[in-house]
Amino acid sequence: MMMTPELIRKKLKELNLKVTPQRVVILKTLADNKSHPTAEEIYREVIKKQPNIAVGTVYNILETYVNRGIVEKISSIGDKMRYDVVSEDHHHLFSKNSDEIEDYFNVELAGIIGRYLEVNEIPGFKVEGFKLNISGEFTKRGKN
Amino acid sequence: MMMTPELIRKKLKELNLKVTPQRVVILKTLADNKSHPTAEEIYREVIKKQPNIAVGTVYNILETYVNRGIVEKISSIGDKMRYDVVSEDHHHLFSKNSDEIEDYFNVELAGIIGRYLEVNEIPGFKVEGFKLNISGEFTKRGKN
DNA sequence: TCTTAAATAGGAATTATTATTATTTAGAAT
DNA sequence: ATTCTAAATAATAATAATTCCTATTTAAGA
Repeated sequence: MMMTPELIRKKLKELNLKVTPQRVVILKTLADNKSHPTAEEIYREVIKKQPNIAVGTVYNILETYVNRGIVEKISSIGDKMRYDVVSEDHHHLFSKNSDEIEDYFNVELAGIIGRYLEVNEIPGFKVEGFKLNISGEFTKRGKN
Repeated sequence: MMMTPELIRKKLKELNLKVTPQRVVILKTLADNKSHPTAEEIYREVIKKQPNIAVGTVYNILETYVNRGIVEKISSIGDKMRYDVVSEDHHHLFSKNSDEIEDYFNVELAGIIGRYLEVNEIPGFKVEGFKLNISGEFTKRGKN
């Protein structure tokens, strides 16, 4: 689903967050950029459109978005935080050779796992969600 | 499988790594500590047994172990790196309320997912492995 | 148009991790 | 047991990612 500035403004209003140009551009940049970027990568992209934005502002806005459920931090081998817009339930494909990460949508597989975990309860643990991190090699370049 | 210092020394020799007291104690600490600790947590634990160890040494040894396949970094919401001894294939349970992470062994579920991914190839991607990150609440305290 | 709480810019501080260099040491060779 | 040396470590500085602080700006309600 295409995240237009209008939709972003609407969403921010729904959440009682002031609609600032910085907030709009950060969320749009993240929505348009499916590479699960770090804060620094988002900053470098955003600064092209907003030369005065401060890196602290980027971190602050991302943290606000995470707290409000618009954005999530994705779990990866953690030397830097990476971000993703919250969208339909999905998983991730991680390249073993690079930092590339792609979304992986598979409702069927998610259903299989979800049902399995419902039927086979984990002792001492109440399941509330899961993410499948699949690692391997990207064989076709998306850029070709 | 209990990781004794003897087994650790054996493993290091197999990999042509010098057997130093620091290396032994770090691997033992990690093997005895199933909490998927950060480097800082490992350092705080190890320094009780080796008061002169340097934090740089801990990072260095962990990196060596990761490179050699003895230890892996686990993927989590990445503000700090977390480590785990490589053992039988397993997944992780993440607490939504705390930093607690526990191992989750389930050969059956892993088999289901593995077979699904074999049968249903992901276009442009060659699967080599996967980890299931399950989040929720720990309802029974392991410490009780 | 005015007001003000919220947000941002700018930059300092903190923290996690890596790099550098001098010194120590594991272990092979004798 | 001793010697030698490449590998490893200690100590500390440097770097990078992230957070914090404060003065200023601004979104939006009145």
